[in-house]
Amino acid sequence: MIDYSDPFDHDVPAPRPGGIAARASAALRKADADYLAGLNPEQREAVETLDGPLLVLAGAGTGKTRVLTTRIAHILALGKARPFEILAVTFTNKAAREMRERVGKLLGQAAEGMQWLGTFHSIGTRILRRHAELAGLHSNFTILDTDDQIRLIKQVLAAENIDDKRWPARQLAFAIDGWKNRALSPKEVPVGEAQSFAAGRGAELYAMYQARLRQLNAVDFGDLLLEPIRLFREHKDVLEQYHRRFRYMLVDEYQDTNTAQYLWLRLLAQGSKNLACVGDDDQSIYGWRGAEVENILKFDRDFPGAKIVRLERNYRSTGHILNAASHLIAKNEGRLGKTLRPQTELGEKVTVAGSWDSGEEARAIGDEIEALHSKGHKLDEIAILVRASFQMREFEERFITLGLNYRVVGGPRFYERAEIRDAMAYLRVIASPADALAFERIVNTPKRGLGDVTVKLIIERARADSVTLPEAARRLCDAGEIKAKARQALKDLVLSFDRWTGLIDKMRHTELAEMVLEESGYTDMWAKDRTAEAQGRLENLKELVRSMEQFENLRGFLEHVSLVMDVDGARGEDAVTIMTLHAAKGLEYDTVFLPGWEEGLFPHQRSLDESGRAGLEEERRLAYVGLTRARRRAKVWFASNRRIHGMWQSSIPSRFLDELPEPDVDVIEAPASYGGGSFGGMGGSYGASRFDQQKPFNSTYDTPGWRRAQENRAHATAGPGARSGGPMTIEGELVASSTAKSAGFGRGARVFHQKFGNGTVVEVDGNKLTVAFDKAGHKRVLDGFVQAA
DNA sequence: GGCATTACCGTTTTT
DNA sequence: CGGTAATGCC
Repeated sequence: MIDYSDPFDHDVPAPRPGGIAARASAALRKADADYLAGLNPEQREAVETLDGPLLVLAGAGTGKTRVLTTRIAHILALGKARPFEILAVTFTNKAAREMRERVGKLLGQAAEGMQWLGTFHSIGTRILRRHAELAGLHSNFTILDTDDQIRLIKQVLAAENIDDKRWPARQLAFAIDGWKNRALSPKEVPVGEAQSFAAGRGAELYAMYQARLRQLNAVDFGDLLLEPIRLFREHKDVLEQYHRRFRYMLVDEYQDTNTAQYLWLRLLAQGSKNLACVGDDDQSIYGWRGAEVENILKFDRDFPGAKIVRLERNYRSTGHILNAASHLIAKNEGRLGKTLRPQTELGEKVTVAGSWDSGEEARAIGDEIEALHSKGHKLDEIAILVRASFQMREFEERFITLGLNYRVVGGPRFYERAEIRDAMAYLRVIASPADALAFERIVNTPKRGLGDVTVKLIIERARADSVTLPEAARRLCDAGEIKAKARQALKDLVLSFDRWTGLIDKMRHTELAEMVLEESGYTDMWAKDRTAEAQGRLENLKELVRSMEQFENLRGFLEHVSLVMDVDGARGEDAVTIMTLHAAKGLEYDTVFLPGWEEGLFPHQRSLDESGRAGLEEERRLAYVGLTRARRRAKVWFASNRRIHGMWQSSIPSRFLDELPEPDVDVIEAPASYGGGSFGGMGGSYGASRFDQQKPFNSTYDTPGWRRAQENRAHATAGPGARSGGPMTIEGELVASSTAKSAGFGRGARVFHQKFGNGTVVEVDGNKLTVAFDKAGHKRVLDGFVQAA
């Protein structure tokens, strides 16, 4: 069992003389200067301002984590609080782990006493388990992940006879998530928003979903924050316990907090008022999943008397890179304003280079990396940061042909893989037979001849008798209400589960897991599978069992998995890292490649469409994050042709390129081999044109860039049609709209395409043409991209 | 109930 | 174009 009992419900004992806390404090007091000495004045101020609300605006690379960890050390060293009286929250497990590690380095064992260092969700879980009964739950409630959540919603929709074609469960899940992010209970959902799902039944369905969760003794991720908030509001005595408990509170990445997290913090901060938040409004890139930059912008209004400390000395990047990033981000309105000050030499300029298409972009970057590598640069110190994951593939393919080591960060997570989720479902049912969703998942995996019909019967029976699914299954078998062959299979399964459950305390959980996977026929299922990935899945299952070893028992492991959805991939060989810009936040590399800076991709069209100016600003912050990942070299690329959804589209350089400061940027002329010369003009005109109009724009919708993007999207204009000195890169021109007329090309028409040259139309499908190009073969293209030859 | 074919869709992602 | 989800057929 997990030990949920920290000294809480009773009064906390004073530090034992000679105990860990006391010893750590003494050691630190002695070493005083040691941990404060290395700090610059601002950092020191952030560490030493202990009482009252504090906002630390920490620009990229200014020593944010160091401030946080040193601050904790300082609190403990001064004896202001004991380790378990400090609340320290992060967003990700990775960040929490890192913080614990670094505090550990400063303090030794005292870091282990920090029971309240963790993610919002893990701390929320802890609180909720302790007071589960007040929320209508048992303390052993299960935490559903997104997958379970969707399946549950599907059931709710089915029960209400709502056509999940018209109203997909995913969409409702998304809406509920959004409401929970904003701490809205079903009753509080704004009428207009409830209206938007299933003819006004949104809020009603949300309420039903909540009711089902309670029936299942389950919560979703949102509840881990919402329920504690409700608890605090409705039970003053509970809130007061925590007020007494948390003498100091620290929050990392405050710019990423959503409304629920903000309310949660505000409730807790009413106690000691010693709330220190660290963040950077310029690195807020999660608005699309509910983060409210507003929270950081209004901090001093929410927490009166708040002190604000700015960390602006950047120790990471060289001058040109920082200047470029600062200049770019300065285009954003509504920011608190910081200027990153380089602490080293100017270094290399940021480079901007163009390529003919995405393939060439990958080739050119691959070549550059090889060149760096042969000059002795480590691949570990090189990263490619993309806006969208589909961009990764081209790089992977190229690197495979080059034989260049690479690693992709992100992608399908270990615990989200089907085989892992199946195995987990088995373990969940064993640990708690009441876990209905888990039972449903594996009742017929591997195939046992228990189809929809049987499962439906089980569910109905369970509901009628209010028993667990395994129990309902047993009753159905006994009553002989199902067909003979299904009955035998079901009986076997139920008996197996009984047996496994009985073994929980009798054997090691790792052995039990192996046994279950073996006896259930699950491993066999994959062993017999001859698809390419089956072998990997078996490997993953072994890995799962291995990862269980670090836990004392099954329950401890299950708790870990529901909250910690990542496994640290071993950092193996020297390799180039490929990842999204989002995933790169918080990381740094000597050399950073930033491909795909094209309108529509970056800034992403959807961001602009859905969130307008706010969306554009978030994209710009993403660009800022990208640039500031680089220590010594930032290399921006754009391609004039990119294949999206299987069709070639022309693109024009990102407006962000125009927002980089000329003195800090080198525009690389395309080598003659690239783009057959037609591209050289691009680089040239880019350099010549972009400073013509440097006025900051007021409304996004009213600028050349915006119109340009709109035009580009609407007509899929032939960007590269603007050859040397063409209108394409000149601000204020509507780009090549003349070629965009969707002319009715008929079958057999001779056409010319920028990338593929001349060809004959062989098929017409709306505005999509299939063209037999003389040289390039058959391709599908949008009619906007070709002209009559 | 299981498998094959077709329809659909296509940022970013943590917990 | 390529992956997944959902239908339809055996």
